[in-house]
Amino acid sequence: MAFEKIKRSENYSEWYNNLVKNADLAEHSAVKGCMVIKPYGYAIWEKMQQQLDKMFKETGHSNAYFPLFVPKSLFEAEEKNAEGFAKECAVVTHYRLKSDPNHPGKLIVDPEAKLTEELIVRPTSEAIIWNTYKGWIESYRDLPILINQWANVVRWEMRTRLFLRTAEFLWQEGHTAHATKNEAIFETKQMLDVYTEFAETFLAVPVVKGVKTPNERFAGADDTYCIEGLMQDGKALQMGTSHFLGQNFAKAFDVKYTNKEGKQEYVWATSWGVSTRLMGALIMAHSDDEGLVLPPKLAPIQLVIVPIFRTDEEKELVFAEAEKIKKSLTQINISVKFDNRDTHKPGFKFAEWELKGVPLRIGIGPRDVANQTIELARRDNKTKQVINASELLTVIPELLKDIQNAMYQKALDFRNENITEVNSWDEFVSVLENKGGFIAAHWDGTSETEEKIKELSKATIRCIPLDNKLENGQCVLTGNPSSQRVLFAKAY
RNA sequence: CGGGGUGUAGCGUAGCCCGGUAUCGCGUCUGCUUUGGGAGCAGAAGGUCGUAGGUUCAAAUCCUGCCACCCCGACCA
Repeated sequence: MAFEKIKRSENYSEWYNNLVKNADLAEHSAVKGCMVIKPYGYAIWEKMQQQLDKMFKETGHSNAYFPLFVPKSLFEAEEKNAEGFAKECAVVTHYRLKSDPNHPGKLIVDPEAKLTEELIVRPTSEAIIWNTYKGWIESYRDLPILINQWANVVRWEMRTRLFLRTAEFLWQEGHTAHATKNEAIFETKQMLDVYTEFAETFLAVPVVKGVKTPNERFAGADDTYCIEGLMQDGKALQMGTSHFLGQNFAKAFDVKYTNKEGKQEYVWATSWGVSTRLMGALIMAHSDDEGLVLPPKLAPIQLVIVPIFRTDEEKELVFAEAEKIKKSLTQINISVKFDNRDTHKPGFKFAEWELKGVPLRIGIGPRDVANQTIELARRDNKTKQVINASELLTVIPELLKDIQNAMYQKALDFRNENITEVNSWDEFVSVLENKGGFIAAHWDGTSETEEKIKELSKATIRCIPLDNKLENGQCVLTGNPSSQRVLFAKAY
């Protein structure tokens, strides 16, 4: 394993790229901007999926699946949405290839096989889904519709980065239809809470819940709620969004229902999504110069056992003990890997599992077997302790909880230390350049000022926090009156 | 897409300016010795030099197009 160590402090983005590759999470593919998610990386994504899926179902949602392609006429139906995505759409124009008469063995697009209507590869599925919902909704009795789909989408980004922004990515998108505005708003906020709980409890990444400014709103939404996380380099990452779509899609696709009074009304909508970008959040929020650091709740392997031995007799002894440990821990639902490879030495294995972020490691050798002890090493803070073998089943689950909590606490402390209140433009620029992180500043509420600030500083308004306290002040740029602070940051 | 850089064995690289088919390290394979923090010695295998053209007796090296990646911008629902 040739792991070229790059420090976060030296080159954060190179560190990130190397980590993703060396920890076996993903690699670039032969397709521009698209990645191959490798088994270890996909295993983490599967853990995320399983948990989110459970939470969606607990809040009454069902999974379904809609087509990858959207006919152009449907795609353009909701004008703002279409406009917002138009610049980054992959378009299917033909349905057949044929042999190239001029270059044997090569293929060309068959000009005879032009589609009468182009198909858009979905960048998001509102259009195809609302076109479908039209056929499903007639009466208030048909509502609400609470559907989620796990899918891939394509957004032709100019500049891509593994997990953070790829041309094709995996995500889930919830699309719900409601009889009333209040119910839809409740749904929007409920799903934001689900995302928040997931981010904080499972990813161990604290997030700010907030609402986007009109500039940053999802194209076609009346309101976009989001959770914003802070990465170790001081840049913010949008980790999930939940949109209140109002009646925009219902009107665009003419989706009406008959209410109890017999009157026709447009349906209210929401949509919400998180993507494989969360993998990027997970990596950037916790990992260190030794590699990945995974929170126990999402680690595909929670504990690895590395045997240490010299002779065949020792090997036999140690392996027997290791198998015993594995079995007893597996029985209490801990995911254990016994690294019984005889092709690598312990030191190599220690380093490799650290690189892969396994939260806990047991090192066991003849000495431990003789003393009935076990050496336990934590990945998050690199501490080691020796415990009595009999304590195993009580100590390990506690330690896993500790690690999960410690990781969250560490990220939370970092995040809190990096929310800085500023009251002048000079301060704003200085904090942004020297410290980074979130900047809590007054803003006069206009798009013009928001854009001007972005232009001058590269910082955007990440969100208006939902729990914001009202406070009179003056806009950090224009000096105009403001009633609350908003969070600015440079973002991924 | 604009500016800058890079592309040579699985990975990291030397060679490029000044043309003559390639250096070193890691890894891989074989054997022996090793094993409580990335093992040692000996031997071996592995290359259309990103790709397509061009110049030349001869191209990793010079020229052009294309592709990919990195850094800085633009873009980012």
